[in-house]
Parts: sequence; structure tokens; C-alpha cells
Amino acid sequence: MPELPEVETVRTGLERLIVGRTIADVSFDTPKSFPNDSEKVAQFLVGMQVQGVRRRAKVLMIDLSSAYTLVTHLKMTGQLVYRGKQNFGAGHPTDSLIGELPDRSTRVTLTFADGSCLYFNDQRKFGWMMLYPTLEVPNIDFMKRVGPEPLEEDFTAATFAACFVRRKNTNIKAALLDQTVVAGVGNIYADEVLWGAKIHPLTLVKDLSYSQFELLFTELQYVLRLSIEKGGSTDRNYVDAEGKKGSYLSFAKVFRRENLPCPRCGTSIVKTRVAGRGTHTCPKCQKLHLAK
DNA sequence: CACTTGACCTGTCCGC
DNA sequence: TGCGGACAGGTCAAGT
Repeated sequence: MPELPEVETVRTGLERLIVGRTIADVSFDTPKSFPNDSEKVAQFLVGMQVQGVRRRAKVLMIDLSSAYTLVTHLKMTGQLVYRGKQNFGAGHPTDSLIGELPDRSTRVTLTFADGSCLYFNDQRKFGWMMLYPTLEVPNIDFMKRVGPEPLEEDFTAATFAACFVRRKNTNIKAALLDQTVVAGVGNIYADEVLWGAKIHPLTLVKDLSYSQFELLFTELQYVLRLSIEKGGSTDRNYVDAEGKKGSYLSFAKVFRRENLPCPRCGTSIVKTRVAGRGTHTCPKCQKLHLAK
């Protein structure tokens, strides 16, 4: 579910809502979501204070006092939602997707000293929340392999194009989804960016010209920034740190728009399967040019 | 090493 | 309304 813009939106919200709060209690419903020595870690967290919230790729890092960091991956259906002492009843805020918390998908609850709570919800249990010494976080396997952040200041079209050298023989959509190439792109933004650059998702990386990479780079930054501005994409599960939906999908050009007109040429958007994922394209704007 | 596929889970939607 | 199967935004372990 959450890709870079969604995770960044959650990060911003958490930074505002939980920094300075002290953990008073921790509970969890399954070790799968809270895997490292769950009971001990839950105890160990008590008394620690939140000092900051960072993001790398689609991973959130909640920095705590004592040089520890809670690392969370939301995977497909994870949510991190903060609630003050007065828990909203079901459907109270109209832009919220969730009601009273905890609910049946709540996996971990952090209760703060002032009685407010941070809930880690995850319907499919693919996500996880793990405690690491802050200095160890860069040594996590995923962190060591993940590619550059596409919105960093020093990230240029040339750097971007160079990220793909190892993936010459795969299609561009699979390469964009590969977190070791570039960080943070998932299925929604891969489709949106390819439409923007007028590139068919099955085009092999080696068949792309440098000017196509420049176009992809521009579209990538544009789409990610626009989505962050809109609070991300809510398809079914995603909500921000206050439980609110994001509105990017009402600006999406192809994603979830099967059979609707392409905003550029009016041709019906088609849905296919590429790299094992549902893939949306305009058959007229995004022609597949086979290598000679 | 590069590349593809299936597995991990639960819930929902679609066709019969 | 019930039931089976396909599918859902991510990643990793296997397989070739």
C-alpha cells in the first residue's frame, strides 16, 4: 500500500504528533508484527521518549531516547495512527477510514504517559515494527541495499539513469519497482510516471534512450511531489497519522482508471499484468517499441 | 549475478 | 445468499 508519498505523509504527521512523548506501555497481538523478542522489547521501551521521526525509502524510523530506534515497514496494509485521549467514535471525522481504536487489525499499541496512543494497524500482517540501536539501523540488510532517495537535492537525471545499469535486461516497470535501483517507488507511481513519460512498462531498460530517462526522472519527481502535497493515495487501506485519507488518486492519470479515457488522448486505459502487478497504460500514448 | 515467480496474510469483490 | 477464485499498493526466498 504505502509508497514514498504515503510514508512521507505519515512521517510528517508523526513528527508533529508524537515527538516529546514518553512511552508508558506497549502491547501487541502477534509476534509476527512485533518480531524481535516481543515481550522483552515491549518492557524495554517503557520510559523512552520520542525524539524524532525519519523516513528512508518506505521505512519509518521513530528515534527514541537511549539511542534506540523503532523501525517500521507498513508493507501493503499497515497504518500508524495517533489518537489523543479522546478516541473518536466510528466515522466521526468524515475523511477518516477507521473508527474506534484499537480495532481487529491493531497489531501494536504504544500508550504514552499522557494517555494518548499510537496504533500500528495491519490487516494482512506483512508489516513489522522492530527495535534497533540507532547506530545499527544503517546495517539492516534492506538499508544497505536500498537505492538513492529520488527527492534528495543532489539526485539528478544522470544519477537516476546510472541507477539502472545493473538492470538492462528487465522491463522498466520491474526496474522502477526494484527498491535497490531507486527508493520509494511502488505500483501506483510506477504506472503514473510511465504514463507521464509516454513509455510502455514492458520496454526493456536497455532500449531506453538517455532522453527518455531524463523524461522519466522529471515525471518521477513531479508525481512524487504532487502526491506528497495531496497527502498520498488512498486506494483501500492507506491513512495518515491522524487516520485521514490522501487525495492523490483523484489526480491520477491511469492508476485505477481502467476503461476510463486517457487524459491526454481520450483512448481507453487498459489494465494488464506486468512484473506480476496490475498495470495501467494508455495503449495509444505508451506504444511498445520492440528492439530491432 | 540478473531475472522471474511464488509465498507471506486477510479481506473483498465478482461470477456462478 | 453462498461459495470458489482472483486480486490488492511490498518485499524476500527460492527457482532458473
